[in-house]
Amino acid sequence: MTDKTELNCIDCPHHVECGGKNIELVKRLAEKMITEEEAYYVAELFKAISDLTRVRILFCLLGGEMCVCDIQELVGVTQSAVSHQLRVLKQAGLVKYRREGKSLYYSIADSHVSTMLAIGLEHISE
Amino acid sequence: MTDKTELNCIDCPHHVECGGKNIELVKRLAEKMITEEEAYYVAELFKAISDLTRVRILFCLLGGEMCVCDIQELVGVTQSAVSHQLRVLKQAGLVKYRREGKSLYYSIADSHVSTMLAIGLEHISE
DNA sequence: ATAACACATGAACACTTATTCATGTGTTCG
DNA sequence: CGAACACATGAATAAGTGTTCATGTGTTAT
Repeated sequence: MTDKTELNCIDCPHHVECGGKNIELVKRLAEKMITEEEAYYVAELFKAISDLTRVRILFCLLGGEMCVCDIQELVGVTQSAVSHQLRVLKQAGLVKYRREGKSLYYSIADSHVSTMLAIGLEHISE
Repeated sequence: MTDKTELNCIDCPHHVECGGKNIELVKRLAEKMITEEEAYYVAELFKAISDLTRVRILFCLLGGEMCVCDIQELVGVTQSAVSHQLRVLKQAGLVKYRREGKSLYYSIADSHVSTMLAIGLEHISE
């Protein structure tokens, strides 16, 4: 029995049909493939940066911490919308905040975020 | 007229109410704020990595180029679903492909993608 | 204590999106 | 040419998402 026939099971006959060049690669990767759970969390992370309003909020905060009403003014949406989106960003670990009096000052959570935004901006301008 | 009163227009009285500490910052940022168009494209880029299936596809391809049926097997979804998602990834400039006979071999488009995935994975494991 | 302010949150709606099913397209082989 | 294969694509449906509106919560000032 060769490796080919091992993988050429009922469920995946195509690997012999198409030459099966990648069988070894597929076997190797199948073992150290990212887990469903990890993939889920990565997807959730990027999902948090996948909305126009949230991207604009994040780029605001790259300039420094600011309160909700400042973000509201810079982004130009309602206070409620900003709050809802800040919640998403907070849950994704992209922003943090501190209270000062009546205001909450939001800021970028860590350097990962800045880096990802920078790479994203770089990627689209090619 | 001070800068404060300039910004303390009918539309944004809150800047005086809450102390207006950030008025200078907001003014500066308002000028070099990311454009709506740029933000939109950045959002679209990350949106392409914001789905569980697409994330798994991308991590597959980190191991090297492979054909659709290999991806199908590793990710464990239908061929149609893989094709649809590959289309999204292609349009976002995250993957490319070459034809070899009947098969199409997909691969990561550039190093930006690998970097973003690496940072993403790093971010969620904290 | 009461009012005003800064912000959060729940519900509802319009809109988007991922999968499935069926079918179409391009390629190779006999 | 025609059949089989590898993959793409259009339509439909179910599930998810962002905004708005109304209201709730926590803080400060009078």
